[in-house]
Amino acid sequence: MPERMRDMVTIKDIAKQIGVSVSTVSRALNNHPDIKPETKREVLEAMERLQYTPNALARSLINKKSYTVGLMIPDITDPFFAAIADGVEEILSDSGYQVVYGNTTHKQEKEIRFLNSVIERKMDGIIATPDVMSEEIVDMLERLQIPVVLLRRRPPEGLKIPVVDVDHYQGACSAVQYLLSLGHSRIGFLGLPPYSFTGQERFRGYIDTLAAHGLEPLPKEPLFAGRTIEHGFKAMARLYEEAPEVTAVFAANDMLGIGALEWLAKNGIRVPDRISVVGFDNLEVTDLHWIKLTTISQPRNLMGKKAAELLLQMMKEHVLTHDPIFLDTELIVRETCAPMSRVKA
Amino acid sequence: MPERMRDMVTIKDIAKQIGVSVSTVSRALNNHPDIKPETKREVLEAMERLQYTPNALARSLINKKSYTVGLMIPDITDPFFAAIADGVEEILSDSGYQVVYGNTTHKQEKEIRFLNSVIERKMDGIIATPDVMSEEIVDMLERLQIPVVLLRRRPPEGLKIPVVDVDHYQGACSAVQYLLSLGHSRIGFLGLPPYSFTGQERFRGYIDTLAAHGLEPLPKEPLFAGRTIEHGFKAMARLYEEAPEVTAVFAANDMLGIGALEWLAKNGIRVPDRISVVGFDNLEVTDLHWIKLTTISQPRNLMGKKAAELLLQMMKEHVLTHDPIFLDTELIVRETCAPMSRVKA
DNA sequence: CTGAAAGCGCTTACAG
DNA sequence: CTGAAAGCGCTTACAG
Repeated sequence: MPERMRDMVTIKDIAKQIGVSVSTVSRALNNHPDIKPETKREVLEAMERLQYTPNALARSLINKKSYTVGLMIPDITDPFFAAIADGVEEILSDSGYQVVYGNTTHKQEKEIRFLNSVIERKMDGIIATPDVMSEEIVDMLERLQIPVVLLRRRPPEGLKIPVVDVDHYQGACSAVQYLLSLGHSRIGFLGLPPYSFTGQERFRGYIDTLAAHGLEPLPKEPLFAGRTIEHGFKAMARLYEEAPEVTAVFAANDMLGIGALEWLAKNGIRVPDRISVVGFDNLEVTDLHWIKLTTISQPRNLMGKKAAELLLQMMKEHVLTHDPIFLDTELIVRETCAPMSRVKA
Repeated sequence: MPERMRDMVTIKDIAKQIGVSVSTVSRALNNHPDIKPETKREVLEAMERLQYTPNALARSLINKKSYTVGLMIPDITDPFFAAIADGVEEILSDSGYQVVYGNTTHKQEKEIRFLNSVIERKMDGIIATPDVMSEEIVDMLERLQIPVVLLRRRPPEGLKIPVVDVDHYQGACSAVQYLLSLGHSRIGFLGLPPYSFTGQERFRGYIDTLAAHGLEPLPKEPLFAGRTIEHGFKAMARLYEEAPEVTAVFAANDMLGIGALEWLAKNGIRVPDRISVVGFDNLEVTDLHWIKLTTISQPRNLMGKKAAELLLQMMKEHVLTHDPIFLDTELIVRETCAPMSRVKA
């Protein structure tokens, strides 16, 4: 009898081939102990011969486990999330999971669509960075009834969704602390947009550390500039205009820091001879010869890994909650800061 | 009767709720015409009430269509592939597909695992950039029996897998052409590793364009340096040593170009006053204030989109082959090139 | 150790 | 227009 061309070979085909039942074939496939070693060998050989590949859809349907995990991120093009995705994928794929990613481009509509997909496809868990923790999103996350780990976001009051993130507050404190240790006291701030949670945390770190030393912020009215180089450029201009006495600036992210560096370079203000600059994020570019920005590094890839490990653990233990994990930041000293003693006014 | 807690609600549950058969429920779900409008309304309402979500696994099992597509890339952390992934995702998700991504970190073992997963999960198609087109990978790609589109790779002789890529040769030609039009004739080359296909193409573009104008390459023995800034740095040193008469260099990628810029800056050789530099790729960093590298831009996001559109079309038409698509590059003029007339030796 | 049967959640002829 | 039945490819008690 001629084999049907190119049709998927199933458990049934291989059963027929060697004259056993599908139950037996299934047992061989699943390493079930109740099977004679020789039978098993025969089955496995037949599978090899017919190039059998199990149908994961059918298996998942019965086992109620899809070995599939969702990764919802706002922008895969952001090196930050790319590194996280990389870490997530590394851990998860080693445990046999497939990661399905939802690139939401900061649109809630896409987030909702993705979460629906997570439900429909019976994914086993999800790692998510919603663009904003809106009520609708939080609702859906709850209704999922599968392990969720939040990345760089906080669950709303009362909801115990575990989160993996860096301690932005501490990171900012250590940046400012470093400037202080260099003898600076007139330290300016270039901030992220006011609605940004990480921006708020980093600002808190700045303001609290200054306050602890009896110092005032510069300018008085904090500059919540944005997140791009251009924002940094313009904000630096304003900062210098409003507070020319400034000798150091803490930029809430590297892009702002680079923008500041650009403005300073264009205006002939030397770094670090006249003004020191510290960034936050440790983007690749900060190590460029022309930039060499001193900054705060976040273990991005590790964050992804930790999130994946946490999810794995939750899936294994069938729990929906867990303690948050906060990772340490690290000060990366490069060439944009000088001690106050060397500053020429 | 108390509802079972938290158990998945199925088509059966909703059928019971309003006293119809599952067939009817299914018909409502699938917008089948053979159903009384009122019945349909009732069913839909019940679905809403019970928060029903269809089980995609069950549907796929029957329909033999999973609305799932694989995206196999060597490194999601490479901005290049991130941009491609973004484009792919945008198009595919708009058509209701979920993209499952396989980040292979340049390891064939991971590629094989991913391709197996593609088979097991009955994905409908795949967009792939194998790290190397080895026989084993090509074999698997063929056996898939689903539409495949290759990204930045060429199918082996005789195999008609469609590819989407940029015309590297043309791009290189236009870069060198530009330098020629500026009056340069002693044009150096900083190359990718010799085994790199794109590297070979870009080299061909360089050498052919020179030859067409009766010019010789510099140095005589081409420098196949690598792909990093450091490689570019060292290669530029060698190039200058071996051919100090050089007035322009074409770097086969931006990283090499930046490395060259770095070496030139450190050695007080002014760009573009003394030496002009052209890169290839148009990475974000090339637009940085300190760099402003003139380069060849590849439409990365568009490549992803085109690949996705092509795959969509192939899936729709149930074909396994198609003509390749080559996208145009674009010369991005910034500040690292000057006309020969302004060069001070 | 093995097989027949029921079932996972859904779809689709087929009869009515 | 509607329902009963068979079936997608697999797993898992249950009986032998």
